[in-house]
Amino acid sequence: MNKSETKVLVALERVGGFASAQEIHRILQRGSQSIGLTTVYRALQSLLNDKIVDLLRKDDGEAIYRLCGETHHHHLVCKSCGATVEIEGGAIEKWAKNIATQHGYTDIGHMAEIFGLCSKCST
Amino acid sequence: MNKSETKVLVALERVGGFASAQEIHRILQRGSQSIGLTTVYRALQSLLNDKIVDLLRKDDGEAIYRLCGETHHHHLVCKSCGATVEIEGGAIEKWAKNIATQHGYTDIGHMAEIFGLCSKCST
DNA sequence: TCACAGAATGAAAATGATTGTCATTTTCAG
DNA sequence: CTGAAAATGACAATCATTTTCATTCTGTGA
Ligand SMILES: [Zn+2]
Ligand SMILES: [Zn+2]
Ligand SMILES: [Zn+2]
Ligand SMILES: [Zn+2]
Repeated sequence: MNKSETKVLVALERVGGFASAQEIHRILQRGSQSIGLTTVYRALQSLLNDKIVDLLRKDDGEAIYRLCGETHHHHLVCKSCGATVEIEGGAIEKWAKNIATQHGYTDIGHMAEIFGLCSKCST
Repeated sequence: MNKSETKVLVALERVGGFASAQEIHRILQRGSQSIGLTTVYRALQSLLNDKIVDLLRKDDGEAIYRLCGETHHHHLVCKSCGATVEIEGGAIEKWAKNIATQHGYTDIGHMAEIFGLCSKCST
């Protein structure tokens, strides 16, 4: 765990959720923790190897990272106004794990979101 | 459904699984169905909108597409080789509906995917 | 303390998928 | 047939990510 990796971790902590490499870089530039973009990528690569961060992909394919072990949750989002509710996913966690092990898959992750119209927007 | 979209669909049928835009383009170039790369991307975009194809992401972020079955389902995907299993989502459908109505949301949809390492890749 | 090998760093260039532009061609309703 | 609108594709632009490579740091043995 070298100095750059620590800086990236601190940035991710501050963010508290997902962030792309570029966002992390921007954040660090702003403060006094300046660090090169290349190094951000290298640090993330290394943190991934050590399973200290998670990687997901946005819809457009950009990679986003977050600290592992942050509380995992899902979203219920209004299609019209964007109002969002955070969901504890107990049931779905089990579902994912069951299905995956049933098919011999390991190192399992999942994504789930629910869309709809909130009460305000559905009048 | 215009001519290019049809060509792309035919190519996807021949492939029988996932293919990237570039692969589809290469395949069509080979045969007598030549078509521009830009047009392949446009056709895929359009087919996505109409939910005629599915989009997934390889590990490196590249988009891959395939024909979508007509029934609603979810995917269990290998992060490494892309091997995919289609999942009947009974449990998750109920979960989504419950959560959403609990919060007063209507007109509900959802997304869910499970990813992991398939048995071959998890050595 | 000094010298030096190897690791770490980052600026700049390279890569590669995807998207934007725009002039040209095709389609088709009137 | 004719003009408007849609479709097409060559090419340029964008943007995340990776490579390169010269430079700077760091620790270790003399
Ligand atoms: Zn709403
Ligand atoms: Zn979950
Ligand atoms: Zn696999
Ligand atoms: Zn479902």
